[in-house]
Amino acid sequence: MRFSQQRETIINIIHSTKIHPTADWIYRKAKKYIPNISLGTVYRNLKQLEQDQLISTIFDGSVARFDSNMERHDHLKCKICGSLTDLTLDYDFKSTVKQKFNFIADEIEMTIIGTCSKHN
Amino acid sequence: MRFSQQRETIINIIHSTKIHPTADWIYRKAKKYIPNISLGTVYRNLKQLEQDQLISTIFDGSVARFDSNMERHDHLKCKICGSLTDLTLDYDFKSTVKQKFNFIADEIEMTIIGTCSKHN
DNA sequence: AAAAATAATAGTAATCATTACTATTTATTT
DNA sequence: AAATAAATAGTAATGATTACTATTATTTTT
Repeated sequence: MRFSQQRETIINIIHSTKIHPTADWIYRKAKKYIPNISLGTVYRNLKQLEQDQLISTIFDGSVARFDSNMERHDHLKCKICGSLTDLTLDYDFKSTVKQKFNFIADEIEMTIIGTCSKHN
Repeated sequence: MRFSQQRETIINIIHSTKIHPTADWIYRKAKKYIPNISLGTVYRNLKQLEQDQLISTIFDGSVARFDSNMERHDHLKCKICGSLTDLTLDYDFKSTVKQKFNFIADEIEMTIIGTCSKHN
């Protein structure tokens, strides 16, 4: 993977926020630095960064959001404001599903949906 | 909600399978009974059934799948064959997130990703 | 049982997120 | 400095889903 100003900018943008931005949000931010950057470039780089395990993709309903936090963690999703917040819960279901279903678990995605502290 | 043969057929199809079908899969099945049924009709009814809490929607990556199992449950997703299997794990994180984050949890979505028993 | 009211449909067009394509540009190697 | 090939911009294409509208079917009223 060769250096490019576009990719560098995209990486910086993702690392600068905790909001788990969409491709379009990243694109609009990136345009402030590189006005003629293309949305395709954003998507292509996001896919590449995910393949190289530098970011991960969260599917929030039908749109993809991108996360620079590569530690194992879960999410709180607020129904009111749509915010997605990181948290880390303690559990281990990998051994359970191996025993009960002979299923070899690689990762566990957990999203807790409800109302965040801002609205109560 | 008034009766319609189309909706009745869609409900029967969803209840007849455990594969968590997509809208398109339901549409192709439904055409065997109602050859000129429209894909829009399938989507409109699926949305309506979800609103009435008769089915639920699972977002599998970027495509929606539909589930007639309305009991609280989790999913095992196989990376090899793409299968999505129901299971029910025992946990309670609602009280934890209320205490730690003042977050009022309504539901928890958990998908365990890995390799199912067919491939090992 | 016929007429009136309106929910639901088929068929098609539009939308939105994402991916594919291609000629050109840019980073790296020779 | 020239050669090589990865990356880009801009645009077209795709696939899932939603919106629109004239017509059809179900339910209610008479």
